Amino acid sequence: MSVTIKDVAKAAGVSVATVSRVLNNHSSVSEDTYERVSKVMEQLGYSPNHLGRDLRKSETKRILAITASAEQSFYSEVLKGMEEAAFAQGYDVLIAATHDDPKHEMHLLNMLFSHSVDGAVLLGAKQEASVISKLAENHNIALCLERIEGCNALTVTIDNVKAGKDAVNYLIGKGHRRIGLISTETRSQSSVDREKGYRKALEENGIPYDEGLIYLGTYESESGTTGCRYLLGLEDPPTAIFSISDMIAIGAMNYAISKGVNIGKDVLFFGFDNIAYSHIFVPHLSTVEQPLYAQGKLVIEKLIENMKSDIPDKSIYMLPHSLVLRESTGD
Amino acid sequence: MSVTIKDVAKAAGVSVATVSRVLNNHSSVSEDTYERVSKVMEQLGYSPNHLGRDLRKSETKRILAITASAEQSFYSEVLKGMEEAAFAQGYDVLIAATHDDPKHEMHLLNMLFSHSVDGAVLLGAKQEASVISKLAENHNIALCLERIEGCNALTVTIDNVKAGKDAVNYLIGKGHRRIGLISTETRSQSSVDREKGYRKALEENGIPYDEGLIYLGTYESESGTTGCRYLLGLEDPPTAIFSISDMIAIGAMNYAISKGVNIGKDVLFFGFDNIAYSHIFVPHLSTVEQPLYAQGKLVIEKLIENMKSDIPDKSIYMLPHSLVLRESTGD
DNA sequence: CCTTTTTCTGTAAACCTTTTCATTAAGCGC
DNA sequence: GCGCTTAATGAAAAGGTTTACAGAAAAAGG
Repeated sequence: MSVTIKDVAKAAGVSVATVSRVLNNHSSVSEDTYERVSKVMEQLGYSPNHLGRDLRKSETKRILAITASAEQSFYSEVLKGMEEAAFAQGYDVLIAATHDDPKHEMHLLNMLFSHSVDGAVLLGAKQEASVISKLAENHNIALCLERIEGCNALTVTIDNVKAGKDAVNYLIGKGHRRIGLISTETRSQSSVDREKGYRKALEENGIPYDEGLIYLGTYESESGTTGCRYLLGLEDPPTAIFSISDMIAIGAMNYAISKGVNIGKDVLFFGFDNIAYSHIFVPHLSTVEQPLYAQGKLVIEKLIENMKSDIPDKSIYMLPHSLVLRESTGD
Repeated sequence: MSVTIKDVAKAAGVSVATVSRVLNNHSSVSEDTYERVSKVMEQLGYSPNHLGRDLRKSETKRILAITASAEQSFYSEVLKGMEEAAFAQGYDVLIAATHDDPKHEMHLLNMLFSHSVDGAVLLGAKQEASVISKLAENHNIALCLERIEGCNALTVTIDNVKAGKDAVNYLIGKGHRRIGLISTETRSQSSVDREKGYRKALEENGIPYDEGLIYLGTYESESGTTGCRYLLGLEDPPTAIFSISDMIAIGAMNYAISKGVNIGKDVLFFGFDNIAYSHIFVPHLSTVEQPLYAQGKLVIEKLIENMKSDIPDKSIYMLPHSLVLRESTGD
């Protein structure tokens, strides 16, 4: 049996109310009793039971971050932004992984409904837009990194369409007109948006869209390898390849290297995300950098604002991205 | 205001006890009322408040995984093992990061003391052995991946001494006698143990220990690059290099490649961890693989056992590792 | 038809806090 | 020294659940 506030009260010869006041630094308690009660708490090794407190106050000061897969390295910077922003306001951030299972995602969301956390941030949600919209009506919920088309909920992300366009425009600016695209079968919103940016860039530059220059695979680097083999094996192969993620781009470059291609000269490569490895891997990869920390920070700040207000902000915030130019584009 | 068990009871014309029984699938409730109450819960959109339940039952069915840094990619497999083992027994695993701050680690451990979670697993604890030992007396706590010398608490890890020895023995077996070591300034137990294994292997093969062949840096890949530059710049440079992590080994290989070294022939490289990139990066890295998933699974199983028993198991479980041989050692 | 089980349901206490309200004692002004 | 404010404390309710216990009705047994 754990020691409770009652035990402390009895041992200190005061009421539980007074102990509670000491615990919460209420000004009304006399210095004398404050000392005495504090000492007793110390002696008994008392640690307040948060369940009692949380129930009484109907708040936990905890926010749940729900990540999609275990591909954590990518999230860590976002999570750091979230944690620091949350901690600054007295909140803790807990992380849980869905392992790409929508049912498990809903199971985790249940922590929100059951008052085990005060709010939840979905990093790459797997539910339908309508489902999230509905939940967002009664719960403090936010999306980060991945928006959901037509979803009415607080969202913090970047403009993936524009980012994709910028990357491809850069390749076009270097004089390339046959540009390959390696994306994913999985129709995640970010993939879709980046592809859209790819097409927009071509269109605006009067370059015909060629279905044959598109390869769809998985998020694994091996898929980049396969995609690159396919593209470079074409009759009229591309002279530049845009991949919707760095992992894929690195896999693609691996194939090119094995074929003796002069990367950055014969063929240009552009990635997306600016993961740590993109500047460890040689040749260094040109890529789109998105503000991960800033997104994490903002989503928490907005979410906490929502928790305090009764007219929730359901805006979509799009933070600015930037291009990082390295050897793979000959820079 | 949320709908409570009381509202359901009133709407269904039964007592709260009955509603609770429906909620918990008690056999004693008649089929008739079960149906009626269920329907009302559905209609009102009732979601039980876990805080009330947790308080009453004094258990949350949640386990906290405390990770050291944000270098998450490494943990993800362990966490997966933990989550699946936990879920199988009706527990959820929540993750929180200390960002290498011992104070914040203690702050997170407080979730355990305050009954917000039923148990905690530390993946690379930063506290003193005595502190953890003390806490383990009254709380359900476990260490995973990193043991702490002299700490009396449930631990699941691998035998890092033997693993280091095995790796270096393999290099020696290939006829090498000047073997460099790249490790970390940070005296983490795993680094210390792997170094110890390195020394043991030399010793058992009658190779003199040469202080000059040791480079201590950080966990970053750049540190491996620097270390390799130092080692290969020696008057009598090593012909094989053992790094205590893959990240470091990859950084080291990067330097070697830039110098035109024939990796796997002129100089052999051995890493540790078998991270995903170690077989993406070319040349593929030979490394020590530790059973990440299995460690996660086991630590949860043992921890849950401890939570149910009143004589806690404080053993140290060491799971078997294995060598993965690739191009970097000429295989 | 009466007794004894069995089945189902309700009452109320318990879990541990926080907080409102009331109360007592002390301090102050005159 | 009297009335009044202020400071410090306590008693008790509240928050949402689970569960031990008791009770009523129905079924079973004779």
